[in-house]
Amino acid sequence: MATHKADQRREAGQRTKDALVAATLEQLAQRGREGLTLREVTDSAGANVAAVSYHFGSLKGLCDAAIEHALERYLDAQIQALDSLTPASGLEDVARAFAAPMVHALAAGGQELVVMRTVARVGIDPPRGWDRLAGKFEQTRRDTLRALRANLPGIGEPEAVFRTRAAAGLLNWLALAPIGAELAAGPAEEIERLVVPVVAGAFRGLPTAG
Amino acid sequence: MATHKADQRREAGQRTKDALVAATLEQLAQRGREGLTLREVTDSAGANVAAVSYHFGSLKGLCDAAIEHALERYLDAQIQALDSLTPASGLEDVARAFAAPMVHALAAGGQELVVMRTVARVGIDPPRGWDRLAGKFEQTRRDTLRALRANLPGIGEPEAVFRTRAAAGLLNWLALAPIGAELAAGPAEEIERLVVPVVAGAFRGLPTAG
DNA sequence: ACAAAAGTCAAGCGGCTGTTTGAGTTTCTT
DNA sequence: AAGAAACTCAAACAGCCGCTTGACTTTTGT
Repeated sequence: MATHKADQRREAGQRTKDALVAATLEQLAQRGREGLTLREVTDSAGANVAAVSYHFGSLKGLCDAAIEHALERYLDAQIQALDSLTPASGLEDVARAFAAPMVHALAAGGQELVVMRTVARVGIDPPRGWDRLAGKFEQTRRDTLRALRANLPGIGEPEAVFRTRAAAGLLNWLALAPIGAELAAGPAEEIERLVVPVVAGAFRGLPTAG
Repeated sequence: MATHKADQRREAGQRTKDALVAATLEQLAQRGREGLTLREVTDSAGANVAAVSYHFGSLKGLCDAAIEHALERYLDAQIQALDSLTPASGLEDVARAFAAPMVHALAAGGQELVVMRTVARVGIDPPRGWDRLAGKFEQTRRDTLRALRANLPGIGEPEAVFRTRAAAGLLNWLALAPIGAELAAGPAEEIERLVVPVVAGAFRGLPTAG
């Protein structure tokens, strides 16, 4: 018969796995993939070094699992934010929705910010073969591009793609650089008031003069 | 008497130092400070491991020297580009001057791009005590802010500071992320055509609607 | 009741890390 | 010519790295 009682042993194992992933994300957000250290992760997670090999095969396996966890949370938030857009949404609405997950993470701090920092670091040094999330990434890119081009009819596709990625890079920079830490000290409204106009301005660009 | 003949011995030492700094910058740009490895640097520079201790005291000393070298080159280029601005310069001129060093580095590749990548990485994970360059940094910030506020009279100082730093972050992101590598494949005019309007747009922002 | 399975743990493995040492060579000074 | 100074080098150092092992406890299945 199946498990009519709670699998206490397996649950404990899952708790260890979660603690390892959380500790890995924290270190990943702080120092990047090169700065990752097995013993620091296990100490921070309150686990034995062998637990990593047992649950994830290797430190790289744990690292990949943590990154995938972060990417999934990020992409879900991004997709949900973009879902609020309608064909009538203006450029500022697009920018606000596009920046919403980062603004929220900066204001909230904690795990949410750790996730964004990790995603940003992955955006700089991409790991091999994250094909599993490629579909979701395509969706966010497609949604943003459509909303953007609806508000900028005169723009070409390469320009729209570049501006989307540049705006994403700007937001990622806020997560990583000291400026983001200064920003995060204030309330969410203040962050949004500063960030959204800049993202919207980057979207719209400045028509070449002369 | 002073050295009437060339100090061959000292010159050789200087060549070793330069080679070590160059090799360090390359690895620094590629993998960041955490990914730095003594033997990879020395091998790449064609030097002995002891040369690092001899010339720089430690690997950290070499790393600091390389970062300082990169920061100096970056700041000089930035200051020179901003020097071309006049009180009559429009927002696009400011953006073009502000982005010029990065555009040039992306188009040129090689050591110039390595320098920009290193500077960008330092912008994310700042080392302790870079007081020696603080003055030059202040100068670039002051110049940019003045030119910016001359073109955006309605903007407050915190907003101007944020937009300057956000635009700098956007450019740094181009140096580090894959999008920059794709960009770098094209000619300089194409890079500038894409980048400058976005930087200018980020400077100008989008006035809050409604 | 009794294996089998799941998870944890201390100890130890080879390998790579940054650094030091002392001898060696070459150049400069006097 | 003789010594000082500048520089290079192979070898070794302790320490940390990721990973494995084998014994151990606890839970699950029959």
